[in-house]
Amino acid sequence: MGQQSSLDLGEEQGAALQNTRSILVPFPVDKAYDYIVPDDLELQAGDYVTVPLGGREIPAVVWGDPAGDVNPSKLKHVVLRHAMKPMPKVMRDFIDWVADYTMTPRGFVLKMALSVQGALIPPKPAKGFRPANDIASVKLTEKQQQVMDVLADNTPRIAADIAREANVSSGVVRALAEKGIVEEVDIFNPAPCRRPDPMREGPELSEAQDAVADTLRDHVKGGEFVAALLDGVTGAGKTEVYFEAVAEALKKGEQVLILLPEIALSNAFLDRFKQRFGCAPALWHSHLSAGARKTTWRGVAQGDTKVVVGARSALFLPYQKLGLIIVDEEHDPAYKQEDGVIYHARDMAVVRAKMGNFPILLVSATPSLETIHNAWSGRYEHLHLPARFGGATMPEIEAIDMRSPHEKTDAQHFISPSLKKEVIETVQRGEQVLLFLNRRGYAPLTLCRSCGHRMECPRCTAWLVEHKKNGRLQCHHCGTGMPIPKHCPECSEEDSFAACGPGVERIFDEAKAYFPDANIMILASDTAENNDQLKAMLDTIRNGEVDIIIGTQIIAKGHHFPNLTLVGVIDADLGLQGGELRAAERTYQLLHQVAGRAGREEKQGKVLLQTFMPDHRIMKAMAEGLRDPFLETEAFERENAHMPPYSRLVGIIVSGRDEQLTLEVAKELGRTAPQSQEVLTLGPAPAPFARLRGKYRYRLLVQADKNIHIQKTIQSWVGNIKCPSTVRIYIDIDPQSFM
DNA sequence: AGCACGCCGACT
DNA sequence: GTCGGCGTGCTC
Repeated sequence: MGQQSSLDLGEEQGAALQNTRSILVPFPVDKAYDYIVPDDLELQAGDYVTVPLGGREIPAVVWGDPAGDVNPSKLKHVVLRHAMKPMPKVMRDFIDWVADYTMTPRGFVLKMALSVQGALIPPKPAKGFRPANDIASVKLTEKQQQVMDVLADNTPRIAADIAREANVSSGVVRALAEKGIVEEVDIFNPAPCRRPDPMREGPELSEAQDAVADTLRDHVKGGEFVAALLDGVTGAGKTEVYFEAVAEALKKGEQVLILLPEIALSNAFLDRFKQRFGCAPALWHSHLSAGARKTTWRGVAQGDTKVVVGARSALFLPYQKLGLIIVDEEHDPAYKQEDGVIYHARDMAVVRAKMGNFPILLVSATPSLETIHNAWSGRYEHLHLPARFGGATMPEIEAIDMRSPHEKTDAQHFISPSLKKEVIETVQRGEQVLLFLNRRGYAPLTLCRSCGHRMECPRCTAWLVEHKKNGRLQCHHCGTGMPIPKHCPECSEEDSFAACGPGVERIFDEAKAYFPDANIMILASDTAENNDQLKAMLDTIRNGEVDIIIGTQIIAKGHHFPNLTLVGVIDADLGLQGGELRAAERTYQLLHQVAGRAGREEKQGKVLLQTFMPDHRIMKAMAEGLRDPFLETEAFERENAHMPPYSRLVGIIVSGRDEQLTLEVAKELGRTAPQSQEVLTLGPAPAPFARLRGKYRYRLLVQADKNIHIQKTIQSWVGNIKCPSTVRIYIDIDPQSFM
């Protein structure tokens, strides 16, 4: 303390003359803080630094000129500048923009860009070995000779790798080092994807593909902002086409970001990339190891890493020279981040491209209504890719009318006679079947036969889902689980529980009974323990060891099984319940994607949709293969209801452990809510899951004209609400789901 | 995010 | 009388 005060005195006296800069710290503060720049330090905006904050030293970024609004005696010194290229201005502007748009503190958005622990500290080298310069002519043992053979290419590598390649233990390498026959060198993990080769021969493109590829090449050459929708069915070769745009950007020495929904980051995609560019892309997703994260982050920040293929968070990597973004499967709901900074990666990617003044390409077979609307209105260029001649044939799609007496299932069974017959025929032909049901577990609802009591989660307003696999009831919202009780908690009746409705486990039991000779496998997100196990299971399917796959949407994305010719959708109506704004759109997208699993290449596929609404426009659109009329109807309804993309929505969620307090804040928000010609506020109402993880939740929905500055309106409203800190108000600009 | 500050229950 | 629970608020 004494030391500190003498220091402070010095600072105070010289404060006016001190060189200060404003620096943004990766914490939930909106304001950049002023720091003193030591005399021996030269700082420019964007520099990565370490600064003291609240008794710790943390990474931060120089944001700009000092605000000078704080007592100079409080100012602390920048500790050091990291030896890295500064974060480019466009990236800093982007962070500011996202913070403003999503109404999140700036520092919180910066935190996404600095998401890697210790990324600013240069990696310490690994200990590697290579042959020593002057090798004394000593007689080597057989094992030692094997090691020297491996090292003959003079490429240093770590002991473990040498040992593996030479098929000896690492002790042999150590022994050689002691004798001075091999010498130790530092090995730095190189940044991934440093030299992808754009000049490699790609696969041959069809005339139609080449025409679209040419347009894209021109956009990249032009080097200006343009947003385009690449629209074409699965198998039309969209990936090959956009790889040409990637190649063009690489020729210009620019970095490229390919965004994918996490689940679609498949080996098949990586293989295609390697084939085209001769190396793997840098990957970015939530399961990366700490080491890989760090090397990739640094590679991207320094501009060494050229192509990143990643999930939504890859958008916030601090690219040094980004020149192209591709958003594949742009319609996928996984692009919406729902916690922390709430943002839509597809929309923010368009903003990023605009700010960086380079092209962006949105890719989908089933574009979101937002995107197709922009294409229709001419804001986005609309590029069509027809199905490839001789390539993909669309499967035959039929609805099975579950209301029909002919399709009556056995009691508590879910596979209709028609579907059953088709499954048998397909398996007999030696082909594979996918039975699709987007519901994990055995049964979504368990109730007491005696008193009707429903088994609900103690912390959420949600049913507990029975999982036979482990004999438990589980909440799919908070993860709470319990063994299936012996007695009803309400009426104490013994063994009185009835399972209601199907989950994949139940369809598995049913299929085993119906098709006793078939090999059947369940595939859901909780089936595989880890990624390797999942890969092994997918291989089993590909090898033809499985006849019938029973799967959730994990199977719908990115995987292709050439021998799969029949897809049976157990409940095509599932996604239509619940009255979500995008229910129809989402259901259509999912069904389309699942249908695409059936029959590609030479085999004709068939898709059967079990539905109680065979006349619903979705079933018709699917059966007739008419996407655009469906989208037009959907758009028409949205426009009439003054809903996005014809208006803007903002979700306000009030959440707290104390029900009364939470409700009071929600009511106060309702009382003071903006209501005008341009802004309509609905609510508060209990949120769809009124209790989630033990917290009570109320929701308000703001519906606004597109041309008003909604953030300003929200700020002057929500910002003036007295809110105890136990109650939190979440603002979700452009909510996608109303959960 | 951490860490300190602050106001109410079970110990030396 | 003090130790310590974690609610609350700040960090240049």
